[in-house]
Amino acid sequence: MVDEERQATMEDVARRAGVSVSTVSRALRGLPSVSPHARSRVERAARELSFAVSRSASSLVTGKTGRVAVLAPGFDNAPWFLGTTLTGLAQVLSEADLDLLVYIITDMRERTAFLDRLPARRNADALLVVSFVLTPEEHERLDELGMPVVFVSQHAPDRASVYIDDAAGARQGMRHLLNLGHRRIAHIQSVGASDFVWSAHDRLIGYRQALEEAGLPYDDALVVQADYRRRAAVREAVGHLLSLPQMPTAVFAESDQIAFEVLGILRSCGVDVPGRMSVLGFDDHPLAEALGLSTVAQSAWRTGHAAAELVSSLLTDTAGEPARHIVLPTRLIPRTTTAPPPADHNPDRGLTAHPISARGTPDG
Amino acid sequence: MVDEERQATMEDVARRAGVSVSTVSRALRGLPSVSPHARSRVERAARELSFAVSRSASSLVTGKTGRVAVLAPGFDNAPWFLGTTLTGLAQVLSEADLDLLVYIITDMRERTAFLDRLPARRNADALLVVSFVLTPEEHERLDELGMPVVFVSQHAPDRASVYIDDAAGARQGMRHLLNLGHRRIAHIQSVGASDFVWSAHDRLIGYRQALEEAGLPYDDALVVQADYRRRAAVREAVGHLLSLPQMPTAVFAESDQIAFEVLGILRSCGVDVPGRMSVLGFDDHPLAEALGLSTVAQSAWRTGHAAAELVSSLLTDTAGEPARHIVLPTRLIPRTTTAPPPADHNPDRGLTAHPISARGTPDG
DNA sequence: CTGAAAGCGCTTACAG
DNA sequence: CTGAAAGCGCTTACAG
Repeated sequence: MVDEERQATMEDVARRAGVSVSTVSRALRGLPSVSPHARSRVERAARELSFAVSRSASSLVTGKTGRVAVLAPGFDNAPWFLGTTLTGLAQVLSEADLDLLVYIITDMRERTAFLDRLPARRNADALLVVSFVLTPEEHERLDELGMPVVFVSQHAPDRASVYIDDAAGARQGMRHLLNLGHRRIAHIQSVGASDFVWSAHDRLIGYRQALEEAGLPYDDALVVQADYRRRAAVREAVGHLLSLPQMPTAVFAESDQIAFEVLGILRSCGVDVPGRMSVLGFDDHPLAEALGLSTVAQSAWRTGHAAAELVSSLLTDTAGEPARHIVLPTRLIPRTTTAPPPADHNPDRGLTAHPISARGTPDG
Repeated sequence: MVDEERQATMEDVARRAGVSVSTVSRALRGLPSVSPHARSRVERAARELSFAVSRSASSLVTGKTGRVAVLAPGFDNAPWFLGTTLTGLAQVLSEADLDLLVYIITDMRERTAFLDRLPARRNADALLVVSFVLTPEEHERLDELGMPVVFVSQHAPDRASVYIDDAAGARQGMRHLLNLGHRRIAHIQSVGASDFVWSAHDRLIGYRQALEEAGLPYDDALVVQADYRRRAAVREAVGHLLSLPQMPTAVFAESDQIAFEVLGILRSCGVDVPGRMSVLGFDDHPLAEALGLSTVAQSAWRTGHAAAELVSSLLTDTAGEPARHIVLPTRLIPRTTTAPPPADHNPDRGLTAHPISARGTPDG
């Protein structure tokens, strides 16, 4: 690289603007103690040299890196969720002039390396942990980090976190199905992924609460588990439901991902959705709209957005409460995979009307 | 923050290990010129203090930041693609001990800010541009960056890039449909998104090439465009195809995203897939498997992986050819949305057999 | 194999 | 409002 191509430093800008580096530094950071004349000269020189300040140099003296680190699992999590959350984060962080450093952990080696060396420690001002299940020891390790840590899309007691109320969301979804007249509602949970375990847990709680509210018994046979990454497992779970003495009339899937699998399986064996079986998901996957999946929506973008605002507030007023919790709302989005149960499958209601005429649902 | 909680510096490690900072620096970087005794003392001290080197300080002297920046569009691109590509990138970069700095651009303000200030310039050693359409001026601007730039999931002439051969992939897909016996094959392109424009262009080229190979005429009426984010637009596009004097028997969608929309629309109006209409996608979206969508697969993960390897090789042997191109393969994945055309819709073949019996497809 | 010293490019008291 | 100087935490010749 020739000398003229060397990246401009503050000294270059200072020389060009005819001022000292101190003045350049002050002008570029917008400090008030700079004369308008000096400021405009500096700004012009900086532009002409396409000067960009070296965060390395400034962070060395300020102790602030101007960077926020994100720790996320690689494949456990749905990739769209990661992509969308990062987008939400980036928008807020760029306004706060913070850079985004991403650590995506896909295997055990990387995981121990990260927690051993804590590379974020010296290279970021805060850490966001996005849907990453930590052991208690790992949690403690992060507590020692000496910088703000925010848990995103997961609930961490006594630590700052941003998440949705999974139980409330599940209740919402269940009420929709109950209001349509369903009485035998199955629930499919995903297992195997190390993330989203709180979600699985809390969504099941919501499922049970809604049944209780409605005065319906909890039936173990209606709750099945499957590793959503193994198609055969989901197929078996659905098979279990389809071979019950009394088949459910609706399936509430723990996630859209599973709901899509269920949809595919039901279609392949000719079970009409929603005529014979309603299917409800959770998440509002980017494809849910296109495929008409009724679902309980959460917004990954808003989650990222809120997390970024939390972290940047934690970074500015260091006096703020460090363990703030932000609970984001969920919304039910009815589409075309949920409808009233078929009349002949609804014995305890004794409905004789055609399902269509039962669409006017009572309020929750 | 109390003094004991202050993050350990090399000087702390040196004191604890009873050596000089120079020796700590050398030991930690694995330089050979360190006695085994000193090395082990340093390593222990570093571990005990959970010391992490400050890249800010080291980069100031080496001129290397140890960071690779990624520039990506926020919403234009499919979020799963971003998430998966980043995961592929991260795995390779972490092995090369490079951190990942992510700039996600969602609006014009951020875009001009990025290209004006080029914040990556001083804060990363290389830039990866992921499916981001740049104007010629913006391209030139990046050329001035003075650091390696790699274009990912897009073709940039005379610049290092990693991408798939979209035209070849489209030919693959088309041959599958042709081999099944289809003669009237529609193509739906997406418009509106600023990314993937090369893809759209090249996939159309592949579509035409395959028709030519098969000796079939190109029919303008069979090629429609739609903004995949506007459901109504896709519906109209499908409506156009369904109201043609001679309806196509297959739709080759430019992306799985569109294919899913088409599937939903066809289902909603009772057009049996694949009985009446075959649908083929492109990308192998994470949900394609679950939903049985036949598609031409590309691997976002491998793209990220290859891009990271390219960039890290560019960073180590600076003498390497700077404009290397890596073309990744695509694979046809036949699933359940493609089948032979219905006999009555295939006049030029004069097939009388029932579609089912025609499933034994001729080899390509 | 090891250490003392210079210096990377900034910011920040300090003096004016 | 401005500048000279010190110093942030490292790495790298240089000398031993």
